[in-house]
Amino acid sequence: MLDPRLLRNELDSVAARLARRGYALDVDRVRSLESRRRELQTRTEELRGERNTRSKEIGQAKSRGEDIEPLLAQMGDLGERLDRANDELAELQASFEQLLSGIPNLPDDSVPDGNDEEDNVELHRWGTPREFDFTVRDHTDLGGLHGYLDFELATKITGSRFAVMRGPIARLHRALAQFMLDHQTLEHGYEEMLVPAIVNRDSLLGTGQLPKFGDDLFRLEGEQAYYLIPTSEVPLTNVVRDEILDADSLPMKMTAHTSCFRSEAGSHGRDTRGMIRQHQFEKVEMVQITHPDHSWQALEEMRGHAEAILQALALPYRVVTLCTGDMGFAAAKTYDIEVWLPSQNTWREISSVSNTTDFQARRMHARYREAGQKKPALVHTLNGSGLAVGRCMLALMENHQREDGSIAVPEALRPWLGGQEVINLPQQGPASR
RNA sequence: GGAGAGGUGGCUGAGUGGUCGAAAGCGCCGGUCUCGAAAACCGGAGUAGGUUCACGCCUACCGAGGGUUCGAAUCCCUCCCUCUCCGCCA
Repeated sequence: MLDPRLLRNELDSVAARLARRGYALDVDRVRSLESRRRELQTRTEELRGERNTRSKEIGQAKSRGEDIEPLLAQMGDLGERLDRANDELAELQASFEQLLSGIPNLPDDSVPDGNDEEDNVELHRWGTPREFDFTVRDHTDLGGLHGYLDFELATKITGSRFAVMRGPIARLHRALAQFMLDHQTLEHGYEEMLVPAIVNRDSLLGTGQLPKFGDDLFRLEGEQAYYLIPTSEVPLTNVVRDEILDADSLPMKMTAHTSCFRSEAGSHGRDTRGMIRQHQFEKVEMVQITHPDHSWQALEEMRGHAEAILQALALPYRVVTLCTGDMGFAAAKTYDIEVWLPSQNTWREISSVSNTTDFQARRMHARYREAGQKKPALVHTLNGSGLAVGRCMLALMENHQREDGSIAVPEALRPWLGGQEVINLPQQGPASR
């Protein structure tokens, strides 16, 4: 949510900045809603004040044993007028609230202009894509050929866009998740968290998935408005919802490994092969709650924390700065980290790191107080994948595959695999069923 | 799932439908005393919105949302959450 004061005092400049990301703000509507609200609110509060004063007088008269009938008669239709003004104001506020909650964050000045991913700007590359002297197999062939990565089985059990992993592949996946968690906690100072994978509506409103993007979510049936998390950014960031933190406790750095669930509405036919795009996938997420003065520095650090994983796994990648048109709703600036996929001969997103400045914090009422200061102020919130486990695993399989179909384990990962240097996928696997 | 008890300021905890934004204690901040500290004493202190050049004034908030009333922390309804006992369960 944007600062309503900004909308009031710098409406045209806000509209111009939103236009950079392709959002057309209805300036006239904002202006008229705002002026009507101000007028109505003043009137309503005056009426309420009058009612309170008179009611108090009635109480005092009564305690003196006087007749209150004349005072009651004087109230006249005050109550009705107040009710009417109140209803009107509530309606107006609801409209304003709805408008406000649908406005995306302002892009930072450093974000390049653009419409879509074509216009993203490459920041740097790390590593060199490997030259293969044999025919490269993609991860479905490597793992799936013998049933260690089984999409048909998942389709039977559930439906499309799910995967079953078996044996060495399941273990590799687990090892990667643990490696990432240990790396982010031990090397980069994040606190490990284990959080609910089901959240309520308020949490999703706080991080900005609702009210606009409900179609991307799985909602549970039942009386409660419960949803499966699309990312653990939601539970992690909402840790500080409705809190006033001590300035000393900042930055808060949290990480969690969870499953993530996305309906992928609107992406029918995209990435149907393999496990690039699934309804359920695992992710290690990093979230930072920072002092507003430090969030931009934290964004750069957090990008480094994501990159460190790929470097340790010897996976070539590039970092791009998302252009205004490609950024998420809550982000002021986002870096995507894209790993090299030999089978597709291209870069694919494996991490996304964003500074949402005070956008989520305002929605969540997440604040901090400087020691000795009276006024609490909004914190800044950042989130980033550190990393998407499934995509990381398939990148590892493809980049480190060997001619015989086995997979070389990068040295940094070996401790999580009992020292194993190579993953062999036995020919007599589950495929023989 | 059944039965019961509760949700009040940073915490504990009072609160006959009528100056209750709310007693008291603890904690916190400032001051007096002290070389300094502790103790003691005095004082201050919630969050948000509106309005004012400003002192200030006004409004809302006692789990959430409705209702009754001239007036609701207090009465009624719905929901959420916590605790105790029973049942079930990893």
